[in-house]
Amino acid sequence: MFRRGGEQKLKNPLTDIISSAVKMAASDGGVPQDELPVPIIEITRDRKFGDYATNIAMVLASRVNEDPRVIADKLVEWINKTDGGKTIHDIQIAGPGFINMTMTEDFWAGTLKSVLTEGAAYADNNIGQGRKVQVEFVSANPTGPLHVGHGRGAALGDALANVLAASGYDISREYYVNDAGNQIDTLGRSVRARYLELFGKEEQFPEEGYKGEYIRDIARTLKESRGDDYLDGKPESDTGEIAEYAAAMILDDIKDDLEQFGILFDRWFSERSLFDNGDVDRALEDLEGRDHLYREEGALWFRSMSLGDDKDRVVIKADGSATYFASDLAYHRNKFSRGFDKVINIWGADHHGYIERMKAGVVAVGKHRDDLEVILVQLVNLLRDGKPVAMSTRAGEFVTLREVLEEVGRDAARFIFLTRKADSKLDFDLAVAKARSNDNPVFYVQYAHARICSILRNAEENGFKLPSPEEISLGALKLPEERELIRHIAALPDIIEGAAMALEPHRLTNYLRDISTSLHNYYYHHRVLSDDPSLTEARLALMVAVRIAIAKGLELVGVSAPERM
RNA sequence: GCGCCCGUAGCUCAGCCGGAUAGAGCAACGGACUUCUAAUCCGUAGGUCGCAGGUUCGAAUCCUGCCGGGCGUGCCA
Repeated sequence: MFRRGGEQKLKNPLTDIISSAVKMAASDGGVPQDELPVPIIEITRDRKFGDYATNIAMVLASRVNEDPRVIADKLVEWINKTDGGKTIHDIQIAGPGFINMTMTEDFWAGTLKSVLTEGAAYADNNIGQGRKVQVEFVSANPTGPLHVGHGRGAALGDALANVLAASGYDISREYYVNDAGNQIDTLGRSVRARYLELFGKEEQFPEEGYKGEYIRDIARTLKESRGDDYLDGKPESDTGEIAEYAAAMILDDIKDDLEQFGILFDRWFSERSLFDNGDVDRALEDLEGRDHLYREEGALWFRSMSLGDDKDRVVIKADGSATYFASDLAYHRNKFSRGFDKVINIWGADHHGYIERMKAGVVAVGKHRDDLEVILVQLVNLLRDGKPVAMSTRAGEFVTLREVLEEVGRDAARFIFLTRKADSKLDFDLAVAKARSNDNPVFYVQYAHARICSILRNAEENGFKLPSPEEISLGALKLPEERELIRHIAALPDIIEGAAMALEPHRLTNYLRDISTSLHNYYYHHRVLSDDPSLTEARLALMVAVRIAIAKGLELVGVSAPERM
């Protein structure tokens, strides 16, 4: 369903024309007949190679050890016969056997018009065909505030969900709340210790406790609302109640932060609910019934090794308590029981040792290992003017997502988080993110959008009215820069499709930078509004289409498209 | 030790189901504001794609080994 690496196939008419030419040539005996490959058509990186190119002749040639150019000759012959110059204006064989094609003006006018007619939806595709996909992301434990790393995961998950939704998948965004287990217990003990301190009772602070200042804040709030209720009670039950109180409070803040970041989840899934409603027990019984579990040294083990993992994993410890993996098994079983065809988890890179056991778990509950896709997000290096910002998670001091958002704003943060593929570390320079200069890619792109809006406003003020798409005449668009802009507009559907297949939303930010460069260049060298009505009309139409493409791209990465700046 | 990821211009990184002269931003240098927003544009310079083999007509891209960096390898989360 998904293919990493990003296979790109264009959904433009060329695909059909060329595959039918391949078919014709095959039946004619000109090319090998077995299992014809789907032609890969790519946008040329240099206009001197035409608009589009395909290496299909070389692919075919390698199968029969023939000269690619001979095969290309045959294909070109068939292509000319089928198309008859309707969409392809010029076709050339070049280099080792590329077929380079330059499209007709009618073709480009047609694409531009369909963009104007369809609006932003022109860039959507339907590779998903309505299949249900869940994207689970952030899922930070409610034991402390979100930090920058979570922000990156949030930006990635949300943009990925957008891109998949634009590709015809039925998307659900989910946050898994780890509200059970040791960490929550530690949270309770940490807050309790700070609470007792407020009454002058020196309680020994837990060894692995959370040391952040926010723990003291929670303790103070607790004191305000509950007074001395927990002063003389039983540590055991008090800790439990306090933990619940603290976790709820932190989770509220997390929800606020994410909302402020523009991210809305369809569901917040509680880990505890899996224990409370018996899902964990049922999952384990199910696995046991199918011989995926065994008992050894007092613990209950999952046979993950036989399913590709390095070793077997404990699900119930010797002391009778469940490991997190036990609830994770139940959670993933639950996910698939809700009818998702595919489940995508976004995890911090330090969890990569967890992937194999989780996939083993997915197989054990009866799904395919690829029904679970895990995307690892590398760390964020927070810098200011090129120098690292001091952080120490051990002492509980770190820069929170909220602080970053307050300083640089949501648009800059989201865009910068998506400028790199998930797999590589990201330098996030606060000074650059805040700068209103061309160091900062967000403003560069947003400025391009605002500039177009400015032109459109001026056009309106001067009484220019754009006719309906069918009536617009685009014949005046003759400049190479104009062709370049249309090529960029036409590329967006393929960028989105490729990003969806490869699960790489960062392709969108690269694209936005490229099309914005073309726009700025065009803007600087040519005027849209002039005394020539037909020229103005055509150029205005072009601007509207560029605006649609940029706004669409920004929307998918979750960044606003301002009309003025 | 074993496993995974990364190593491309001075810096940060794209490109990677093999394909034409390896791209962009920043930094450097030189230019452009009487014109729809200069948060902009144009130009110059910058490369043994970590190293060594292999597969191929063709390798930054695939395979093997090595070097360097990160992470993982808990009855922790």
